[in-house]
This record gives sequence, structure tokens and C-alpha cells, in this order.
Amino acid sequence: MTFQKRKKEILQLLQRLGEADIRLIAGHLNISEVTVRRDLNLLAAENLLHRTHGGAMRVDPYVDSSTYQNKSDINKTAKDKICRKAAEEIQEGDVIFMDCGSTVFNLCQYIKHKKIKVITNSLPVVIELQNSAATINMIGGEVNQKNQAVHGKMAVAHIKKYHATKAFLGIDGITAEGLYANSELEASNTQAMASQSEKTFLLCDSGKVGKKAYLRFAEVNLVHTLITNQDGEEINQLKEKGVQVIIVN
Amino acid sequence: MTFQKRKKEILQLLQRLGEADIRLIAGHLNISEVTVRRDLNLLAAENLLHRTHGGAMRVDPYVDSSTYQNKSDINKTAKDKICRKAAEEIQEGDVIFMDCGSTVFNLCQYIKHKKIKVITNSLPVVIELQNSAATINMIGGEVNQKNQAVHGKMAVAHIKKYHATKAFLGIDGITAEGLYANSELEASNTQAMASQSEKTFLLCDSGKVGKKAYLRFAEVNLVHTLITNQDGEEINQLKEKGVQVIIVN
DNA sequence: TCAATTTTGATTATATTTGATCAAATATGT
DNA sequence: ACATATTTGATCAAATATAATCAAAATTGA
Repeated sequence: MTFQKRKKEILQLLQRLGEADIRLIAGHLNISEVTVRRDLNLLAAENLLHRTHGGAMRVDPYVDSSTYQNKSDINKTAKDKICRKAAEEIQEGDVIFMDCGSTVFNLCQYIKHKKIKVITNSLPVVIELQNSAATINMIGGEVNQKNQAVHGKMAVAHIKKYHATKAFLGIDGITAEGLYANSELEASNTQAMASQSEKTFLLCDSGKVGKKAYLRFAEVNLVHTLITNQDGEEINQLKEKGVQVIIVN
Repeated sequence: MTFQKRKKEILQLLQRLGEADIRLIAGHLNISEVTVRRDLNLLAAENLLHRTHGGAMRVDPYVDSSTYQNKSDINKTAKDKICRKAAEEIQEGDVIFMDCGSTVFNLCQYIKHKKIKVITNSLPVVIELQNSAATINMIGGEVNQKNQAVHGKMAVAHIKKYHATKAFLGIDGITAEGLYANSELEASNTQAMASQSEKTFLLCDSGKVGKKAYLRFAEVNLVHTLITNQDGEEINQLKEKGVQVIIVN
């Protein structure tokens, strides 16, 4: 029973039941509870399920879409801390890019009162900041139903027309070898935003650090500062490559 | 029974009953009253319900700041009828423009199941059609907080890149002398959409027909068909000018 | 095949959640 | 306004879940 196989089974199980506790999953797949816990944490890091105390719940696009993510997720606090720190870097008058990751979305709550300009391809971000002090610039193009964001050539062309002081970006994986994404569309978007801003911040919870994904699309020096919630060997290597790192606790 | 599960149940219960006291909730979910109290406080902090002494009340969804939903009064039925008729004009495979009027917004409910492409500058339209069969193309640019739509040069440039089979537009006033808008931004948007589509429908309740507004920005023949809810002298003049008119009752 | 690496599972210390109890705060009825 | 009843928030102990550590098992690469 490999991880791939278990991943499929767990997601299938959740699809059927809506929710499941560790014991149930362990029994169902004939694996230990420790392994289930490990798997659930990995899947939660990919936003494929909501981790709860003692189990997991299915991600319902219809229910969760309005808020983008369950506010009671178990690892929400790490993201919150990362974003609170990120918000400290934003000054009045800044023009910032925000992309469509779930961590970046959490930044919204900390910048609502700031008089800044926000350029984003994320629909949830736009909705969240609708009645804030910030001026919103929505990047145009076809809306991807799954991640509720706009990607593609039109989007990149739109981004190229603007210049920002700071960019706050998410990502699917980062190692000393480079930045990883799960799709070329997201990668090109990330790259465009980074290239059009003076300073680039990467907001990553520890689940993404040291992890590789489908596509390695850039060197780590595309970003200036990584804000994350856990120190480690990988972090040291990133520092050696010249990436500034802020660890929050 | 995790917090996530209880959260869902409690909100569901409140949705049904409108309000509920601690004892009722505790009994219903088979948990202690202390826990209910804790949960209610957490949910209240997220603004998902109103905490009362001894229980909680549902927070009424979408009493949104601006015009759209709660403008639902007398002329709502007229708008509905107009939109139902307009929806009949839309076939599978169509590419349509929708602008940001409140009448046009009502069209959403009648096209959710249609396999079409929708290009719009209206945020409420995008949100409403988020999980529909339609493909959404959001027009990019700065979001106007007041009417929750995107206007301006970027928007017009975006529109010019697309070609639609039909456009469904609102307006602030129409007489035989021309079309009227309350702002130049909206006018240029309307004009751009009309010029990029094969057929243009104007959706107007009777309050707009025969009414003039700040800016006369185009001749009536910019539109092919007017769908409205009341016949009259003005309508006849429009017909004479070559505008097709559909009256709904 | 064998050594090296990764993955898994048992164990244990740590952290979280829950419900009981009780003093303080708030509502209610006269 | 007062006394009574109810609700609340705080503290604590028990139950439960978790992360961390380490050894065993499985997988991989030479």
C-alpha cells in the first residue's frame, strides 16, 4: 500500500462520507493510525481535505468557495502568523500583487484597513477586500472554476502593464534547487508578478518547504524574502543561496 | 464529534430555526452546554452567527452593502420577467457580454445551467455564476467599490479583444433621442460591449424608458432589441427608429 | 545480493479538547 | 429596587489526539 494508493483511497472515502476519523480510516485501509495522521497532514497541506482534530473533512467547493478556506482548519494558525508578519511589511501607499494561494488569501484580514493598492488574480481575495480601505485591481481573463482565479496569457499581459512595490506569493514547493508549481499557468503567473515588483515575498507554511512539485519553474532568487513557520536544514541552504528568511512562531 | 462537524450542524440548525438556545443545541448535538457556549463564541467571532444571552441567532446572509439583492421590491418581478425573456434568447455555445446593471444581474439565475461563455465586468455576476455551467471571463482593471464593477481604459481594452454573439446591457435612461448614462466610464463600457457583439439586447424596466440622464452617449440604434415591461408612446417612437422591442407581462 | 534510503509503526511525552464545578455577571419577575 | 433565576467565563481534571523519536520493515540502487 503506497502513499499514492492510500491518498486515493482516503480522498475517495471522504468523498463518500464527508468526514472520517483517524480510527475509521486506519481500519478501512488496514494501516496504522500514525500513518493515517501523516497522510492526512500531507493531504491537508495540498488543500485536498480539511484536517480536524481526530480526523478530516471533505473540501466542498460550493461551501468553501466563498471564504476560500475553512477558517477552522487545524493548521490555520501557522498561516495566520505568517500573514501577520507579512502584513507588517506593507506600508501605506504600497502597490502589492497577491496571487491565488490559500496562505496568501489569509493576508486579506490583516490589510483591510491599509490604504494600499492590491492587484490580484484571485477572486476570493477580491471578494474579501471588497469593502476595505484598499483599492482593488482585478486581473482579467477566464476564471478557473477550481481555484477561482484567473490565469493565462491575458492575465500575464495584464500583470505586465503594472508595477508593484511588493509581491506576496504562494507556491507549491520550494527547495534550494528552485521553486515548484503544480501547473504551468500558475507558474507563469507567479513569475510575471515577481518580475513586475520591486520586492517579492514568498508565504509558505512548513509543508511546502523542502517539497518538490511537478514543475520547477524558477531559481530561488526569484524571491527576496521567504516567510515561513519552521526552521530547518532546508532553510539554511536557502539562506546560503541569498534568500532572506523570516521564521515566525 | 469535532468542532468542524459541530460548526456545520449548529449553523445548519440556525439556518432552519432562525434562533436557538444553548439547551436546544446541546440536546440536538448530544454535547455539553459548556461546549455549545464555547462553539457559539467562536462562531460569533467569525461573524457566522449573532450571540444572544442564552443562545444564538442566525446572521442574515447577503444584506450586502449595495444595490443588488435587497433592491428586491416592487420592480423585482418586472426585472425577473424581463430576464426570463432575455434568457430565452440565449443558446448553448453563445458568447455573451453582461454589464453591471442590477437588471442584468437578475439574468444570472436563468442562465446558470446553460453552457455558454459569459464576459462581464460585474463582480456580483462573477460571484453568482461561480459554480454554474457557464465559463466566466472577468474583465480586468480597477474595481469600483460603489458598483462593484470594473470600468476604465483597461476594461475597454480587454473588451476589444473579445467578440461575442450577444450582449445584455443595462442603462440609466433611454428615449428616442438616444441612450443615457450616469457616468462616462459606464458609457464607454456599454459602447465597447455593444460594438464587439453581433446582437445587443437592452434590459430595462419601465422606470428607465423615456428617462434621460446626465450623459447622452449613443443613438438608440446601438442596440438591436429592447426588452422591457411596459408599452407606451415612447416605445412606439423607438420602434420607428428601428429598435426591436419585446414587452413582457 | 547487499548496503543505503525511505517508509512504516510502536512508544512516549506533549498538547488539545471536553465537560464539571463554581463564582461573577446578567436577565427576569414582583 | 430587590430577590431570584439563569447565563456566563474561568479553572481544572480526565480523556483523547498529536508530534517526536526511534527501531523494524520495505523499497531502492548499485
